[in-house]
Amino acid sequence: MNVEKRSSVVQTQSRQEMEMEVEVEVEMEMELRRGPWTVEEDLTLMNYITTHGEGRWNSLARCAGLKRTGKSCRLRWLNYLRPDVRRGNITLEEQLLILELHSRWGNRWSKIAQYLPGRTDNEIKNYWRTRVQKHAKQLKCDVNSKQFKDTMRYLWMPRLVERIQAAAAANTTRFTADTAAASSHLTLPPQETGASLPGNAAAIANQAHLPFNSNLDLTSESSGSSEPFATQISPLSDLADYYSLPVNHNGNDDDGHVNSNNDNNNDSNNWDYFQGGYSDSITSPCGYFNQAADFQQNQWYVGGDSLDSLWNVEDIYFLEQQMKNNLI
DNA sequence: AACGTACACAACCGCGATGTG
DNA sequence: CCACATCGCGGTTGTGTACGT
Repeated sequence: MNVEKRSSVVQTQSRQEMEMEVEVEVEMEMELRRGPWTVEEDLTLMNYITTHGEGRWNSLARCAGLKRTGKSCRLRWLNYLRPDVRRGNITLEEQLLILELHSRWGNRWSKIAQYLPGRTDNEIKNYWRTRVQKHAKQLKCDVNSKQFKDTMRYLWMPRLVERIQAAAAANTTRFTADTAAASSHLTLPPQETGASLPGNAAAIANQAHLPFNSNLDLTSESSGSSEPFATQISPLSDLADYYSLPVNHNGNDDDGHVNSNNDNNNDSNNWDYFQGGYSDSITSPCGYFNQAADFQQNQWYVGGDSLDSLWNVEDIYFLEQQMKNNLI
């Protein structure tokens, strides 16, 4: 660490100490409230923001008469009170997107959240920790291990895609009790699932309100626009388009680093399981997927609509194969 | 009914980055 | 350029609730 940096660190530390002291003083003076927000506090915050707008959270908290820190107000607004916050179960489509984006970017929750309209980084983070990490624990492997990531890539995600497509296909004919159980997007307007669309995926994306776009460059860290939906959503896009972005097939992203554009230069093996007939074309490192395809055909609609229903004994077998191949 | 446990989600904390006067 | 205030992110903890024993 050079002198400049060290000096900066020292300055930062002392500044943070001062901030903490100030916060403690303020807390003692104002008897700041902590913990769950009351309805009255929510109303006060909403009314104030409606009138005065958001930002300058510390002064906002004071001016609104809330005995909360600015930080707390900001968090409450962004994660709960904001009118465009979507609540409720994470849909299959959203699960798929989370898995995909997390495989690319790691724990960059706010970045991932940008691609799930209405979902907050906190919600996605909670989803990952409670659902995905739970399965990693059950499979007795590290959530960051190549084995676990391969299981996601070659088993869970293809299953999600299949279930989404199946549900969308069923959606174009009629609603059934089974479909309703397996699909979480049936509350969406039926006109958006019109059979005139060239494929199911566009409908899937529309139903999920996802930024479904063949031109969407998820790989770019410097696209020149901070707006994730700057590009137009094409109604003619299909799932193959959306997922044809170069995805490292060789596990080289397992270091958790954010990809640069250059990272994709060697990706001759794109994720072909999203290319329409993915279940035929996919080849997992150990050739397992093809063997398991028939089994999956019979299994992956069964159960609920969460990740919970997507893994079973074959995942453990898959992990074992992975471990053999990698001589672990 | 009482208790313990697991789970989901809300909220907080620490820290680096950024904005501003 | 500096000091300070504020923002925003990711990690962690707290809390309410459903479920099992």
